[in-house]
Amino acid sequence: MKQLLNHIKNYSSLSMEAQAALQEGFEEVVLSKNEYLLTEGKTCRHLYFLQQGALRGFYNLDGKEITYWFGFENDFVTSFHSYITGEPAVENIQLMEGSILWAISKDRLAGLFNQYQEIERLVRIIQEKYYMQLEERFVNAQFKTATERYEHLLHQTPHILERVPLGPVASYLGISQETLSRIRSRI
Amino acid sequence: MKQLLNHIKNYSSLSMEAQAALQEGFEEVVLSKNEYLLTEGKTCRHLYFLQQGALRGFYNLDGKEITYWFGFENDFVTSFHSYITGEPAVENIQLMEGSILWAISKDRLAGLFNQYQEIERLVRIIQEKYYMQLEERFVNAQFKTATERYEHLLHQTPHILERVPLGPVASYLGISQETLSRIRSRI
DNA sequence: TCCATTTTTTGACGAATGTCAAAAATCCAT
DNA sequence: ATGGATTTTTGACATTCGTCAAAAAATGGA
Repeated sequence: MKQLLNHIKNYSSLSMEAQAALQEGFEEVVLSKNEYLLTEGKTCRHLYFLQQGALRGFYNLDGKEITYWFGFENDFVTSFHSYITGEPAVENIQLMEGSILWAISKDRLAGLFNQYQEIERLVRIIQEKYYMQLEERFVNAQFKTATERYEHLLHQTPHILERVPLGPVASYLGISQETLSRIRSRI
Repeated sequence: MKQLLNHIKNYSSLSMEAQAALQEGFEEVVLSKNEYLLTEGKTCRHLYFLQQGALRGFYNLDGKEITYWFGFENDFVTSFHSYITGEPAVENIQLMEGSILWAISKDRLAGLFNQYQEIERLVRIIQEKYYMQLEERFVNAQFKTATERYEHLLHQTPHILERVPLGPVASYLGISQETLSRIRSRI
């Protein structure tokens, strides 16, 4: 929990009262490898902070698991679409390592927004950061070659390659595992 | 301006005072076809609301113009990365039709956030909507075939095909103009 | 350590898409 | 309405990438 309070200082500073309220709002969740934080069809009503561990978001397409996102230490995690709209999630979130998370429900967070404008501001600013990250992934997906995307991963987020099997990494990059293997062998 | 106030009711409702403050904050901008709202290298310090007209965001890559976004009536427009970070934009925003926009500076909007939490909330909610839109585009870009992306465009945003030349549409879909032409001919 | 399981690599081939060039169609200002 | 400019389509070919199958390598539990 200290880690969460410390991490959000990267985005904006909170009063002691707001920090205390946040601390009240979050609850610890401990899960082991391969467990699910969310399965498709369920509505995601919580926002999570990943303190320790690793997980992936994936959905099923034509019988294959398509991994589109990884989460590691200090990432916020949710099924964004389901969380915002209240509709059932189309994707799964599965732990890749035993993990410690902190969870807050959407309702509870809305209550904190009403009590503390600074918390609503914090979340707005965090969202902006995640928007920019997604924007970069979109540009890479649409306008860069597979090799360029792999090299980008190699330089920007090498820890992914160290902690994740090649299959999920390949679909994260939007290519087949065989192609990723071949790209890797010739770089 | 009425149109802006009316449009934001889709996201959340504002008090009369907040509406009046917004009205104070925005200034009208009228531009004609082919003019630029933003050119690469300049920092984008404004958020725009497009009341009437059409525009595109594009950047230059290997001597080609890569269009990655279109804006039409009731869209909010900015160079998000530049607006948030204060860094120079890497992209251009060009009018595709004569247009009427409303502009507010980032500083002025920040002032409104401090005066009216409901305005900060409105912007947070609008951002959430845009995040979900980007998420969908990302999934399409990375995991769908060119033909699927074209069919999605055909069903979800057919107005793009009616108001935009094929070249920019092709790069919006992440394919060459020739491929788009061929997909079109066989559907 | 050894074996079974999982992960990664390699090979052969086909499908999808890009590139370059030119023809055809369309658009627009005079 | 007409001619020049722009946009779209078509053709030929090269390249990238996916798929299926099998081999090789790495991993993890007994």
